[in-house]
Amino acid sequence: MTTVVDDDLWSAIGDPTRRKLLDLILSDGPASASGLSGRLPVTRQAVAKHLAVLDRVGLVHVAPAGREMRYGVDEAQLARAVAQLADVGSSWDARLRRIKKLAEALQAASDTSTNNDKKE
Amino acid sequence: MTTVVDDDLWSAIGDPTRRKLLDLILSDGPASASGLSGRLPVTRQAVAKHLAVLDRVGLVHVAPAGREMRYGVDEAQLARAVAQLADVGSSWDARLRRIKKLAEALQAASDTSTNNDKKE
DNA sequence: CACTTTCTGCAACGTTTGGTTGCAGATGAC
DNA sequence: GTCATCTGCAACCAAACGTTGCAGAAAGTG
Repeated sequence: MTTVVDDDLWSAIGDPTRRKLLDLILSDGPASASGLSGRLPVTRQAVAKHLAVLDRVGLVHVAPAGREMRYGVDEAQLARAVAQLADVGSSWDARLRRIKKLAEALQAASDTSTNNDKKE
Repeated sequence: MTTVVDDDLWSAIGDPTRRKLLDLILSDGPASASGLSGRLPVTRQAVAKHLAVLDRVGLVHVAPAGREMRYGVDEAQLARAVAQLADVGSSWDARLRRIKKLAEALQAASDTSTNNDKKE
């Protein structure tokens, strides 16, 4: 268990601009760097660099279309990223639950063993 | 729905060192910067900076204990972070599922209309 | 064909962030 | 009192995110 997280993949989706980029491509289909930059508060070059990062970790793939470079999401890789999010989330969630349970147990123990100071 | 993600919170847990830090504190309880740096491949100062970041977004809280500064996780805030992970994950997951379903539908349509070229 | 538009890629530069080393101060242990 | 250790601050380096500027290539239009 505790599937080891891929730090490269994680930090790729850790950047807010890259997350928005993935959102845009996911909702409207493959697009070019210029087209995407028009819908984000960053320049075309910044978008191009982010797409290069996403491409390096396999989250998007690029295909030439006329004079454009059209980027689309790699569904399998994004699915892996989603799995990692769920994995870390559930791991922390489990620990939080365990801590809470332990705290309740301690509380109960102190209540039963010494029913003295605390009124009620 | 589509709870807006808190970029500060997200980027706080986006760093691999900070994630390990949270893991360590979660599993072994509150600890000092010096103690934590002994279990990570970074210096005490780097750990201190990361703890400051985590403290700024409320993921940990600090309490003086003797001459130490002891850091513990804020369970409510970590729970919120986990919820955001789950939120983004399920959003992407839903879109991937929709895309896949659409692709299958198109495939089926082309199969029924022209049952010719592809041999099974 | 020539001209303009609009894509792209590359280079230089500035700022923030993650990391280091070095040093001074404060506090617990002996 | 002395020593060990934990803390905080400052300087410095490298990588990442963002910008501007410029040159080249491909599509559209006269």
